[in-house]
Amino acid sequence: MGHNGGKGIPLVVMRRLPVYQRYLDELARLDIDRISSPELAKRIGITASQLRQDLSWFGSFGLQGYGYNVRELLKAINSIIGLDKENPMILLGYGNLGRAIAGYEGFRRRNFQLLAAFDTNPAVHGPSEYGFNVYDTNEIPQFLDNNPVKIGIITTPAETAQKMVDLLVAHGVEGIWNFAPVRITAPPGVCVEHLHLVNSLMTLSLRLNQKTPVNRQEN
Amino acid sequence: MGHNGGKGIPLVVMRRLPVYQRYLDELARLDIDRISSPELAKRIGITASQLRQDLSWFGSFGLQGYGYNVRELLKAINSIIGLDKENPMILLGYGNLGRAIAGYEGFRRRNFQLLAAFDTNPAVHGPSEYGFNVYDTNEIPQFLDNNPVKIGIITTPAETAQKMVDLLVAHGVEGIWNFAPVRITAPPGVCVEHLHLVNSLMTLSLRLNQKTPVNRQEN
DNA sequence: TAGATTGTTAATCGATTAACAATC
DNA sequence: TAGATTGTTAATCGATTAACAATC
Repeated sequence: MGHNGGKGIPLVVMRRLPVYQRYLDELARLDIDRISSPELAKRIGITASQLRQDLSWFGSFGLQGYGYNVRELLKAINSIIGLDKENPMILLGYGNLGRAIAGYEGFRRRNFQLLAAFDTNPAVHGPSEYGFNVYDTNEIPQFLDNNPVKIGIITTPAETAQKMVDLLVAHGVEGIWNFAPVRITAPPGVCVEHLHLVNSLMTLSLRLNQKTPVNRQEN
Repeated sequence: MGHNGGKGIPLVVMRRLPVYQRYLDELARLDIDRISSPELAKRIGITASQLRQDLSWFGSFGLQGYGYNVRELLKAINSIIGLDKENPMILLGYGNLGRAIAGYEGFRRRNFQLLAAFDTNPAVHGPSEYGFNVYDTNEIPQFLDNNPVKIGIITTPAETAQKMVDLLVAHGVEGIWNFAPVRITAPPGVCVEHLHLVNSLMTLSLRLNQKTPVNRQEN
């Protein structure tokens, strides 16, 4: 069974993989061919042990006495994360946050593709500046039935978030990226990733207040 | 010394406090007076032990045989986080993400106050729709010297992020909330809280890809 | 008082680090 | 081959959970 008793890959490990992806992507763009675990770990700010331990959850990607081929390891990690295939998404709520996400370069480059956005406000309906259309919320079911959406992004007000989740799940979406600062529930089999801006800001404030300073290297 | 050997409050604990704040705030607004640790923990999705253990890092807030007074505990946590005093902030980079942050209700309500935004683009200069002014980037030093800014929010492109951080730090800002997907460095004594959207989205994708589903209760 | 629930100490569990045999 | 560095096993460290005496 390996590692732990079949309990699956720890969430802490899964949260570090994207960090590795970003650094390797950077190295690849700098045309660096080769890197050892101590070198890469040092750049990231973790130990080499941790890096190798983390990778070992997914397989063997290095060569003794050599290290890792940057492009090969990046390719492997991309495949683990799922960046090697298209990840079609829709955006629920097309306010400022929705627009910020829509315009963010780093998603497109990693194969996350925004197919459409939905909003109740007719003023924002129609073609967006980012190449997709903004529809009325009541068109969500039909859209989902006709398009292979993997991820739904909730940038609606808190009040509507749960309703949106239910709708997405009812039409087969298994990944929810939730920005609404509210507890949402989803049936087993559906992944919900919360990103609450206010939690992050409060943590910063708390750290400031406790004077526990220095930029802790989390990612 | 208590707890651990003076190494300070663990970051995992500090990241849970904002979650407690949000739930208590909700209870307070529902006019619920009293709650026990098992009840509150259940709502949040953690164990009562963890909740009590976490709180004990900061003091004693309950009453044996009774539980916690919601308003008192909220007040205590607010004070620990620093929400009991004004937290003036400025925004560096006034694009979509900057606007999303500026318009977010949950900050203002928690005593985070946006004093101004700065951007290199003259088209966005002038009064914003949210009651603060948007200035040119070259006015940052003067502004910082004349205003008690605690937190600088980096929503600039990755290329300019480090320059902005250096500027903020040079003028006494000790809290940095960084949205630019780039490693930034700051001297000891400065807190940097990273929030990289793309990390979060990649984690969701990885979880989907590994079919490690169910909405893990992180907050 | 009896029942309930805290704050804290002790036990368990999991994650990180260290060490090293395997091997390129 | 000798030197380097992996993948993995074992040791340490820290965080979570359980248990319970203190006490409202």
